[in-house]
Amino acid sequence: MATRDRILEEALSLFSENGYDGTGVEQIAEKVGIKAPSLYKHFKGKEDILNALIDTAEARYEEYFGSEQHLGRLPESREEFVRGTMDRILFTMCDPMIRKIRKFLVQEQFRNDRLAAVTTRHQLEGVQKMYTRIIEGMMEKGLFIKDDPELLANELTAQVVLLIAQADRQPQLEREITQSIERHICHFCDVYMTIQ
Amino acid sequence: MATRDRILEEALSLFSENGYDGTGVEQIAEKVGIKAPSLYKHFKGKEDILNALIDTAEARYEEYFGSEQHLGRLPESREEFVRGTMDRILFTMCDPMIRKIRKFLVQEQFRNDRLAAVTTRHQLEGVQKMYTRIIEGMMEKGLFIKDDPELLANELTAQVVLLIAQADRQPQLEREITQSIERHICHFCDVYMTIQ
DNA sequence: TAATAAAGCTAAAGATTATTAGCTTTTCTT
DNA sequence: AAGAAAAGCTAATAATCTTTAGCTTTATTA
Repeated sequence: MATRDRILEEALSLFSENGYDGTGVEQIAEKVGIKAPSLYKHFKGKEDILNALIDTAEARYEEYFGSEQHLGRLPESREEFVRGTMDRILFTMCDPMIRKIRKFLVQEQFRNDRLAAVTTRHQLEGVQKMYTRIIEGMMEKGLFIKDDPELLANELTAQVVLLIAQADRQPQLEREITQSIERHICHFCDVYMTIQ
Repeated sequence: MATRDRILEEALSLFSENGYDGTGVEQIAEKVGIKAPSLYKHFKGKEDILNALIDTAEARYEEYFGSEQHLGRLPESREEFVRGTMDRILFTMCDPMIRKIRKFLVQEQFRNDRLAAVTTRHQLEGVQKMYTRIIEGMMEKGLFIKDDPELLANELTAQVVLLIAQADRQPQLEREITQSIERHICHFCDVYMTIQ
């Protein structure tokens, strides 16, 4: 892989574990397998690496939530909806890259306005818009009771986001957290889906 | 105020703004109005200040969620419930000390297991347990429909916690966020409260 | 009031940090 | 294959950061 990408990769790993200020350029270089001054052939400085990583986070966001395609077709039953939702959650929760971006953003969200905005987009807007569309579509098909799809999407996703964040900081509780998520989703369906 | 407490006060302010690694002992000392080496008359080192702050965070938690008294009496109507809940939220959102603890914890949650546990207690367990009891009591009075009070409490609080976190990083959006919270609470009441 | 303890100060050590300068090796292009 | 560009290295600078040593001032206590 190109060195520039390797640097970003290792920087993201280290930033997500120890934070930006807790990570030295020497550490990054060592993980990449080069010496610290060589980093400066690829980036102007440490902050330049940070900004490139924010670009990465934004690109990942666009890739994941920007297009409609990854939505797939709408679920046709409660079981399909629950399974699809759980699959997405487990993927998001476990995928190493996504996990690192999440931990990185949560720690650096106060550093500047851009990081704050990207964090909100990742943590709230993306998932919420996506589920607003899914629930809206399923309402039209009569699978959900008539209500404001945006409010319902928020009810569904808020708790999931919060529990995933907990799993990030207490991975030893992952099993119980996954169960909590499943319980929450089932309860959500009990309340808002029509009986079939 | 005793210097030791002043140090903790200013350290919390700085840590909540710039993070632990982003804050120098010299900065803390300057805010307190002493020179950096004088800090060491009160604390063994920088990490000792951090640990004392975690103690503070735990103490605040106990003070706020440990006793039953701050619950007050149970709301007797939907209006009372909404008003009480909004008051609590606005207080939590705006109180400077609580805000600082929240921002501090969110940034340092990955530093060690103790910080991770304290963050979960502040962010999840405290509010959830509190609202589980409130909703449980109101269910017995017939104000809420019969359901699992813990699940309902989680539905209610998760989104609030998430939106408060957003207000912490994007304070310029506070007005809209407050409105989102209110809309969420009203919807929650629409769905789960009995008609009176 | 005299003695003691606590809390402040200056100066400095010692470690770590990000970054630059200058040189060498590797890689690419023609 | 020759020349140029890219990417690596070593050595060093300059700033910063935490912490210690030793001294002075302030506050407490007997």
